[in-house]
Amino acid sequence: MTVRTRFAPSPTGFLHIGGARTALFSWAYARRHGGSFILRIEDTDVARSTPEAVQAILDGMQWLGLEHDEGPFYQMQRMDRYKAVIAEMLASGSAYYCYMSKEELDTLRAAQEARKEKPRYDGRWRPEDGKALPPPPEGVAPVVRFRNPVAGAVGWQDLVKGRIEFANAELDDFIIARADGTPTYNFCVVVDDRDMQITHVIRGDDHVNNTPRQINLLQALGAPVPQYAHLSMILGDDGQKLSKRHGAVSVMQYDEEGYLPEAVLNYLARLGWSHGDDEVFDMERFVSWFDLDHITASAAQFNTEKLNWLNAHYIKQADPQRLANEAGRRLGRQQVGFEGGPAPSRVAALYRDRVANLNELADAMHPYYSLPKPGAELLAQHLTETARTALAMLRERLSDCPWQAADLGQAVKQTAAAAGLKMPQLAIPLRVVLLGLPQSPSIDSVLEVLGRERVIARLESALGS
RNA sequence: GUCCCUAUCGUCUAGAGGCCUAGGACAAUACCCUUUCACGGUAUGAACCGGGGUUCGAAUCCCCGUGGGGACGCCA
Repeated sequence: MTVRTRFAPSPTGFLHIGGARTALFSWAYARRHGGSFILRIEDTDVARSTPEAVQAILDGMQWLGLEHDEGPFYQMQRMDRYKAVIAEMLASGSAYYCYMSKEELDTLRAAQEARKEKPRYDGRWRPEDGKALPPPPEGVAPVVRFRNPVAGAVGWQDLVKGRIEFANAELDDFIIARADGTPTYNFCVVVDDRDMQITHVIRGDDHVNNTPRQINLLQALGAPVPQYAHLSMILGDDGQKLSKRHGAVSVMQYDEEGYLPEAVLNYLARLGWSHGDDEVFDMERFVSWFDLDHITASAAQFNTEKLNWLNAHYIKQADPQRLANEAGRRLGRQQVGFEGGPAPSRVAALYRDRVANLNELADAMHPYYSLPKPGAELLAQHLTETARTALAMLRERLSDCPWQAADLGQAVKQTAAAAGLKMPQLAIPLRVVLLGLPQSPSIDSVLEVLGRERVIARLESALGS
């Protein structure tokens, strides 16, 4: 049997980090076993689903590189199929019409809660042998409920959490079709998982309570029951649960904040899953290692600092040209272009092991492509008379110096010595003049990359000569 | 309230009864490297929620408690 997994988000918002990890694990499991990964959009909540959210989810998946093999399937386009199954169930007696109004239900639930009972439907419209049902009220559109077994228990061997079992007495007859005829979540999932021949349902922890209902439904339909793996949730950096109001951000936000997708992927893979002591690995290796046995059963707290570390690691390894392109994309938003400046990939190479994200890289590259404007305080502190004298000497020396880091380093050192200064006493003013900053990579490589013309122009402009 | 899940350093985790005086990573601290700032290197501190069992032996198995989380929708 070939493995078939699915990621089934509802398009009511962006793809957040928890959803991304669920997608990653489903994707990896399918890849690991040479199976198929299916994308299904669960948009039956017409009031809250939006096309923008669908696009946001697609964008997020694409940015991460989680490609699906089938789909995206949209549940709203499968209405006829759901309605046909509901009709079958009504005919076979595994589902029935319920004429209870929302108000009556609310009253029932309130009374149950007042008695400290678990709120649930009381089965008043459920047909039983020898039970007299009231006549259907006039003008009330009924919902359709699933006739859940009353006795025994329903359970499964969860691939993450082990054996889980629920007493059927805990489950009530849930609604499978609303009064307007549209099917509900638990029902659509079951029909789709069956029709799409899903073998492994990998989803969030919050669905554990839906699973027994779905299994009962599957069995009523005579369908095979897939394997289930429930992933525990991801908590925010502060240990609080993630929600729209608190801490949950779109994966695309990570792009904006300068993270590389491979860093986010690697971080997510390690959050709740492990392979011994391995921390840094690419997706190819992840897929070859991935299994459900090493997923943690308890919730995990998101740690931005570790993500930052991984991001810095991947930036150090990244191709300078790619980094330059990413920085260029960002600088472009600030109306800064690479035209007329030093080779972007050389500048990126100078900074790639000094920055933790792409925004920092863009900031670092900025002064290479537009004249820096050091603040008055910085100038006053570093451009002292002695410094200016030494810089003037250096300017002379640089006009005929071979333009190679080693020679340039020598030139700076010798100038400092000739002026009676320590190396930093010349190098730092030089940095301020060239880049507008007191720190930079080694001064010889900065000179080399910036180029003779620009260096001399910036020196002369600073010295007012 | 009821049901379900869960519990190792601050954080992510290794650990499938003896390999554990509990390992790795991030973070922290110290030192080294160094023309600055970073990077990098080395070292240090830091944990098995509590109580009962089972066993020659328990971080690992069982029970109870406690903490945390989820669910109880004509949302998904």
